[in-house]
Amino acid sequence: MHTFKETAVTASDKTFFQLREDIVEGKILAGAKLSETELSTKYAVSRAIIREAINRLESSHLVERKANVGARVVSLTKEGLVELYQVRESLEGMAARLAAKNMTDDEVQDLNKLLSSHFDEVKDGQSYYQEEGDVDFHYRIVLGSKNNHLIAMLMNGIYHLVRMYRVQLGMAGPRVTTAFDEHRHIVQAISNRDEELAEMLMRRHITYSRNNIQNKLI
Amino acid sequence: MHTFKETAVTASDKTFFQLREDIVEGKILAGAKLSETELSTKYAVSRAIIREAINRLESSHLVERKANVGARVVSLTKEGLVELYQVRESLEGMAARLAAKNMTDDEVQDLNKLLSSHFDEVKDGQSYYQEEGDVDFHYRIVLGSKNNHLIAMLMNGIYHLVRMYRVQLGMAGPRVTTAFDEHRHIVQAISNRDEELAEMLMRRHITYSRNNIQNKLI
DNA sequence: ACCGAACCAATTGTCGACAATATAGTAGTA
DNA sequence: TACTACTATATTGTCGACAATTGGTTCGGT
Repeated sequence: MHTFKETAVTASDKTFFQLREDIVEGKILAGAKLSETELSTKYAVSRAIIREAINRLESSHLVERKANVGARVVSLTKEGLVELYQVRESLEGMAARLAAKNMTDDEVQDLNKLLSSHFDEVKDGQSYYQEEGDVDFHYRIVLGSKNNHLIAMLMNGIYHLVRMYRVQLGMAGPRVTTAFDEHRHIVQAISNRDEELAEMLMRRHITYSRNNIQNKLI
Repeated sequence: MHTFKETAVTASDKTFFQLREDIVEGKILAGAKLSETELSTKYAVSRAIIREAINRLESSHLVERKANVGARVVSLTKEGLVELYQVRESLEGMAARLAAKNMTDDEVQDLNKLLSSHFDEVKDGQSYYQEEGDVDFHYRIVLGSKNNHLIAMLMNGIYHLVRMYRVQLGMAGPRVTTAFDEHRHIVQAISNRDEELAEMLMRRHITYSRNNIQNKLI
């Protein structure tokens, strides 16, 4: 389960989540215009609700808005991907460092369990690991940092955009086993409470991961 | 001049900027409740405008909102400060690295000029340097990274919160000259296009800066 | 044919009113 | 007195209508 606690109560929240999913999953195309009136009939809510959702999406860097003109879904470019992964490298590197420092022993143990369950799946050739498992792994470490700013930035913003790139470019292929090894080393560093190494390995891991996607865009 | 391009056209924008300033500068206290009706009379705009402004402030981590209850200005805590500076260290470190890589020669030259103008001020004992000058320096480097995600995160979000801490805790005292030396070394690394060193020095610089403020909160 | 100005339709920005929800206060009972 | 259920009030959530702005289109002039 990679969905987060996001307690959606209000209609505005629900519309926001729905709209975000539709954008990330490509049901609304990258670069498309977001007409407020159109969306308000489509999702059966008032324009105010749509407006609020679009504002939130803008804060998440999933749409761009110009005053008195309107909003468009961001378009996926090679430069955008590079910039996104540079930020990710920076933030997740810090997350790994902090996780090595702040995770409880129990959490570290759970992380090791997660890793070995992934090992079993990789061994059996389950492709399930690829998306769901990778996401779980990264989430676990980010949450382990115990830094709420970091958590919010990655969970509410960056990761959705990352997923948008992954989904719409067709996600990575044969990187599973090598990524698994990288995960293993990161967990090792965290288990040893080696902050510097954890950060360095995570940064490398994300750089590799970027190279893997980047080729699809050239 | 440390104000950014922020072309405010719409009334919603203006209200947002005004409200943000009032919060950062402490005219609205940390932890205070933000009543929509009250603010709408105070700023002479409709509740919808206030609502939009509050939403944006929430995205900037200046305000926390609970559904059906309301919004409060964030409160300034020691933990919050530490978390904020951890993120800043991570992002600005990356910014320095990218600036060393992506700044044009002209931009590097301008940065050196800025530094020597600061030197003159420090020599003359102008306390002006402290806030305005420091901000200029950091902005210059962040913009030099040419990474729009990075720029947006720092300029629209983190820096305002940083300033809020600085203003409301009374800003640093005798750190001017030592901070100047740190700036000098960072500029040197950028001039040499030494990405790794630039990142490392910037991270240290921010850590020192945090220690300086942190003592005020204990 | 080309350029500019004045209109026009469509979209966004703003507003006030109504509905739904939470909090505080009151009354009632054990 | 302490606790619960209920009610009243104030605040937020949602909506539809009106105002303002944009971009395109048409028309006229050179």
